[in-house]
Amino acid sequence: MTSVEEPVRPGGRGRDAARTRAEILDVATQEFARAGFDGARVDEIAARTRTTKRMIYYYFGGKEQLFTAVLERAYGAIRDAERRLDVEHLDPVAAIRRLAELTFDHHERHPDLVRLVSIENIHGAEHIAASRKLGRIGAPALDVIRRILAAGREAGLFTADVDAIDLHAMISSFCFFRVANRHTFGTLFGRDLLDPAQREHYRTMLGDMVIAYLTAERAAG
Amino acid sequence: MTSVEEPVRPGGRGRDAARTRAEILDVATQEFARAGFDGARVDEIAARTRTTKRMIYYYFGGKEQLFTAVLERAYGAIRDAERRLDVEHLDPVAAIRRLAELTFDHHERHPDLVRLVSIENIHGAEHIAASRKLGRIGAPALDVIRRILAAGREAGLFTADVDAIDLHAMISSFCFFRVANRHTFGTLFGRDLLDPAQREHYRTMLGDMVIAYLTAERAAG
DNA sequence: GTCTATAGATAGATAGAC
DNA sequence: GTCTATCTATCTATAGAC
Repeated sequence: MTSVEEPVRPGGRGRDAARTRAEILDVATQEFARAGFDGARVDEIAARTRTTKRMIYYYFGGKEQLFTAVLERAYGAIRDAERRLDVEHLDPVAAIRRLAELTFDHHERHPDLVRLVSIENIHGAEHIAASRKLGRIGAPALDVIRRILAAGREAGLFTADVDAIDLHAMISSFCFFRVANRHTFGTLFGRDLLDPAQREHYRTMLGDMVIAYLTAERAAG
Repeated sequence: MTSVEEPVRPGGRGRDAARTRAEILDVATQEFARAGFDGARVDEIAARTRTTKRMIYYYFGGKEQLFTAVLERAYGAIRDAERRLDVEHLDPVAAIRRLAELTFDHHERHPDLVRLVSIENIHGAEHIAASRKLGRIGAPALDVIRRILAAGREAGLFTADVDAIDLHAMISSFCFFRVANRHTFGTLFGRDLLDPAQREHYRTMLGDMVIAYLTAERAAG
């Protein structure tokens, strides 16, 4: 049934490169997100897989390359989500709100990605810069935003002077901060930004904020 | 002129506890902000001061306590800035915009604080939680925001359903993200959020966003 | 308060057999 | 591809003289 050279055994054990690689990436994602790049321990990652530390070096080359691979996979997930976004049938206002909600939901569901990105920024984005895969893909969301903004301006709905990248930054800011700064904000101000009871409140706040900004009346320049 | 026990020699050298402490804090702030908590080296911090590693342990007890002291001082600076804010003479709209600009400016001028806060969040805000000094001071800005929001609602200018803490989160999100995620955002999207030529653009964008949100017409609930 | 020297633990990375 | 054992470097922290 399966080739002898690269046996595919989804549920089995033993030699299966893809499976071993994926397992290492799963555990490494958790460990890097938990403790940061320098705080993470290769020994600890190996101990939590069915394989050994030697295999991490065999497959990835080293700790830096492992972190890069972790980042590549985490960024890939949000890009996939953006690609699945279907807003062509909505009016511009509803489409922007839908996009904001998608971004909001993805950040909430993937706190590991948020932590990894924080860690990568502490290190000057050097791993992203070194990754061919991450270098020139961009974000599918940007194309979507561009089309919505153009439609909204043509319809006379949007007045704001922003392009797609700036609007993406605005939306991401709120979504990112809520997850990334949860601990300091909660400790200092006594408010848990991730309290499930407040989820709809913040989700609505984000949409209201973005729409209000885009549609506000402005003094003629 | 000065007591023999605790000599105060602002420009001199030698035994001066306050001065040595301050110098260690200066260098430690840079080193922690540069490399993260686990990436920072006590040896490196000591090497860049006029004192020795032994004195860091003598004054602060250890690496963790040193980081806590660094955080305490960095947070103290932004609180001082908030305390100096004088907006009582402004109308609510102008006052909120002024507050947003102050927050914007402080984040831009103190990227070290932003990095330290990112690092502290990776570590679950455990140092803030362990600090008595940071535990129960809160942010002076919150009182200011509360008063402005009340005045704005009374004047019929503000319609949004937010309290001071949520508005503070909204303003901080944008200011924090711009600095904290500068590297990943710049690398992925080719746009430097801290480009001096775009500074006024983003400063205006933040104010417009917050004011639009607060003053937007809303459907009656 | 300040220095030198070093303890004690542990990290990332690799050798080499199978 | 997988394992055990280990190298080499380095880190936080402290001992002890002055």
